[in-house]
Parts: sequence; C-alpha cells; structure tokens
Amino acid sequence: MSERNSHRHLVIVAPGSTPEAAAHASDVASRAASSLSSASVFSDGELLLVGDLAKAVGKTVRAIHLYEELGLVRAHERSKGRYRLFTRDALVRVRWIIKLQSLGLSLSDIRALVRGQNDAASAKFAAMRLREVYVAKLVETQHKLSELKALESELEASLRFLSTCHSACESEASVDSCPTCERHPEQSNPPELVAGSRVN
Amino acid sequence: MSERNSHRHLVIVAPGSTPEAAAHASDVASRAASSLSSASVFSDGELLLVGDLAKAVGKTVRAIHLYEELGLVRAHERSKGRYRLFTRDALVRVRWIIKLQSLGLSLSDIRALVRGQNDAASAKFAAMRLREVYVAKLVETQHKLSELKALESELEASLRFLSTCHSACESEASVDSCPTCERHPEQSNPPELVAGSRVN
DNA sequence: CCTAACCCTTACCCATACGTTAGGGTTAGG
DNA sequence: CCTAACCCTAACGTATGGGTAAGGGTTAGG
Repeated sequence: MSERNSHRHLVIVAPGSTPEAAAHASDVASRAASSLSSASVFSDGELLLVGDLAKAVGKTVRAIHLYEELGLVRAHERSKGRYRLFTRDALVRVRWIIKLQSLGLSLSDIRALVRGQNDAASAKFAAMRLREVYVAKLVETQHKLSELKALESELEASLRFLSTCHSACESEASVDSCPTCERHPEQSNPPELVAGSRVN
Repeated sequence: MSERNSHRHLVIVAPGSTPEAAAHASDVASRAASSLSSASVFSDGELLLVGDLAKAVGKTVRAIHLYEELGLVRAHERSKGRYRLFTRDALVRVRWIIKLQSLGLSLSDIRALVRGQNDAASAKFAAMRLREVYVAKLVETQHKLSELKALESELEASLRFLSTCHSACESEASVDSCPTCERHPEQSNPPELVAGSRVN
C-alpha cells in the first residue's frame, strides 16, 4: 500500500457557477478546507477525490462513477478542473449501497429505492417506503439464512462421509464402486452432495 | 399446473447405434419401460424427457440443455427421434448442480469439479478432491452466514428505528429534517441502513 | 516550469446463465 | 391419418456490474 500522496489543494467551484467564473477563487480553497487524499490526515471539513472515496470503501473509481451515473451518489461539488469532490456523506452513502447489494438488491433496485426516497412527499412517507423494502429484505434474508444453514449441515455431513472414504477405501478402488460401497457405517446412503458427484 | 400429458411411449435406441439402425426396434421400448412424463405415475425403470426432468428440478429445458453442453449431465440414451432420455440419476445430478450453484460455484467451477471426479485415478483420490472443494465451501458458507446474520440484525435495528419515525414523526416534516430528528430514544444515531438513505 | 499522480469523458469489452426465436421433426392417442 | 404437445439444433439476444483503454486535462510539491 504505497502512500505517496503528497500535494493536495484544490480550488473549489460553487455549484451552479462555471469553472471559469471561479478561476481566481483559490481563496475559496482554504475556506472549504479542501485538502485532499490520505483521508486519515485530515479530519475536519475534508473533501474527498473519487479515488479517495473509492479506496475508503473498497471499490474502484469506475464503480463510483457507475453509481453516480445511476444517480446513487453525487459529488458535493467540482473543483475548478472538474474533479469530483465528495463529502464524508458520500462514504456513508456508498457503504449503504454496498450493504444493499449484499442484501441482494441490484443497482437498479437501489436506484428505484433512492428515487422513492427523493420523491417522498414527507419524511414519514419516505420512512414507510424504506420500511417496506427492509421488511421484504428481512424476510428474504431469513430465508437465505436457513438455506445457508442447511447447506452448511450438508457440507458437514458430506465431509464426514468423505472422511470415511479416505480412511476406509482401498486406494485402487474405482470411482464406480462408490455408490455401492459398504464402508460407511453412520449413513447408509451418501448425502446428495456426494451422491450427485458420482452419477454419470 | 395443467397435467395434460397423455400418450407416451418412446422407441429406445441403444447407445452407440444410429437412430436408423434402431428404426424397427419398438420392441425395445417395452423392455426399457420407457413410458414417460407425469413422473409420479411411473416408478420403476422410468426414463424422463428433458421437459420432465426440467419440471422435476424446477429449471427450464434450456438450462438442462446448457448443463449438458457443459458436460454436467448426460442423457442416458436417445429415442429413435433423438429425444434425450434421462434416468433418475439425472435428477440427483441436476439437484446436485443446483446445490453447488447455491454454494456459489459457477457452472464452470462445477465443470472443473466434474472433470476432476471423472479424471480421478481412484475413488479415494476423487473423494479427496471433493473434500478439498467442500472444505473451502464450508468456510465460505460460514463466512456468508455471519455476514447475513449481521445484515439481519441491521435490518431489524433499522426497522425498529423506522418504527419510531412512523409513530413520532409529524406528517409534514421534510426528509431533510431526519438526520437531526430527536425523536429516537433508543439509538441516538440512525443505523447505517437508514443513514445511507438520507444522504444526498 | 516540470512532473508524478490523479482525474475527466466516451465508449467499447466481458463473463455468466440462461431467454428466445427460427425452422423443423417426433410421439402417441384418437 | 391427424394433431396437440413435445423435442431437436443452431444461433443470436439480454441484463449485470463493472474492466479497460484512449485521448487529454489538473493539481501541487519542488
């Protein structure tokens, strides 16, 4: 992990104004505390470059760009040279996106969710919409959990079964003899995860 | 679920012989007990058409074809008219494939696994290879399990938090006021799953 | 002023796991 | 013989979530 960032001071451009209009606004830079990169070095009104954000959340720059294209994140402002400048809120946002992904939502699912939040007439309504999604995802997640637990048990059973193969099977026995192998005391018939591997 | 299969008797063709060579082999049909479809009706030496297999395992015909192309399943034989005829072993096999998929293996992972089993010099060696894969997958699965449990907790926490929104928030409050809303007694700061939805 | 290290936009590329369509044959009851 | 309901092969289409490359500008220490 080479930490070779060294010189960072960006000129900020007010949202809505053109880059040219702010061409002589380097004073703004200090006001906005826009020292960048090496996130840990700065702690106050820090702004992040896209690469900093990406590193911080463990995604690539391309991914962040994609999320922006889809309307999932937004740079708070741009530098004079059109660099995206993110606030720390973006960290929260992108981590949120990542969590939703791991809950099984696609990026367009998330897009819809974001739209729903933005279009909500009131905070209460937004909260209701969010609730609906989360309730559904909770159910799904619990489903997945029990599926995974079942798979875990099957894997464990299969490994026990295969251990018997290891310790009791003659080295030269052909694979074809496995289905009828009689050396498995605990379980007479192999687990599906083992049986399936034997079948033609 | 329309059960409109009615007339099924296929002429079987011995593996290795051409369809033409078996053109007059309808006697084979009865020997092979090739009555098809409506799987539950037959129980003995039944052979399945691809559609029957597909329905039985909850996949599409196309999926079965794909698995066959990849060398993951094989029809035991073909009818005179080149219909695939599967034994019940194929059911085991395809269900195995599906389980491996839900363990996170791609079809080519599975292909490699199948090759490894087929190429194994001995049953013991095949079992060892299988073990390695399953051990790795067990670890992964346990990882996923704890991730999912964490997500479950977060969802539950978020839902509790959002319930407070529902009961204590004024209807007209704007979404922007949420981050600073002071009506949440239990937790002063919103869960990430809630916080992330508020951020621009 | 120079330069390393970033960043910008545009746009085509990729693997996975099927879906779908096309054009045509098969099966078996009636 | 007719027909509904299947099946066959071949081949192109699709959505996802970025990867990667091209061509060019920006930032800031030195």
